Amino acid sequence: MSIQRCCPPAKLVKRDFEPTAALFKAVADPYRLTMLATLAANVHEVCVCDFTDALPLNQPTVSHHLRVLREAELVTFERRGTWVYYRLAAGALERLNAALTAVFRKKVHV
Amino acid sequence: MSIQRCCPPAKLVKRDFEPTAALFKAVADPYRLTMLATLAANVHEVCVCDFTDALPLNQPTVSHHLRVLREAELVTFERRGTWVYYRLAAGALERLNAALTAVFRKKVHV
DNA sequence: TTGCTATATTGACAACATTCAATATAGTGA
DNA sequence: TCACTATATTGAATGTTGTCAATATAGCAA
Repeated sequence: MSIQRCCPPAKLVKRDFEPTAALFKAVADPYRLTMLATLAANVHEVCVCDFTDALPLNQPTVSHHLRVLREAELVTFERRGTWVYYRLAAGALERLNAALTAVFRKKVHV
Repeated sequence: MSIQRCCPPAKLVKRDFEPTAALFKAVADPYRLTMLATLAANVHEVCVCDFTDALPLNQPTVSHHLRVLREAELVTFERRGTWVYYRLAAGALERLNAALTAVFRKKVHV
């Protein structure tokens, strides 16, 4: 007869996850993951032309994906002559790991 | 006069990153991150009603986001009476960490 | 300068994701 | 059974993302 409640209401974590979501969005595409894995595997830089040659994507699409990675600050680039070379940004993996850890961190004090 | 090449062509990493991208897509939304963080902070389960109460989303939208997390196997759920309780899936964080590590792994042999 | 090449940007379109209203399902209790 | 509540699903509208053709930019070389 009294109002039913399923349980003591759980406190929602209330934080701004927009930046974290944006970071994960940047890695939520198979071609961008291919690019990141290639940059990680080739310790030195990779030329854009290698991506346009090897991926089944047109040049503007490759350029678009590289821009997404740039804007997420996961990669850096350098032009040398006609060519542009991309590298993993310092701490790219660490930023992603830290983002995961922050999301999944257990509450310290109840 | 000879054909110009920027560099010895870098070998693209050629792996199927679709499943990994799908996993990151599941966490690439601020409300789903809020849900995961809440599940991680509340060691025990969280009732769906807590999400519908506290998030600025309609009930079907909450249900949709929970389904995305379920389909990514990041959460599990259990119905008890009228209420449904969600938990973090065992190894959810570990799967995400492993995915990151696999993407960023350096090549062992050249 | 002109012509060539590598990469970036713009604009359009299709595919996909998010949201909500309406409805369906599954449980409780009388 | 009926009435009620919690959650899920469907379907439609809107918003976002991925893709490509066309064009722009930036550099090299003659």
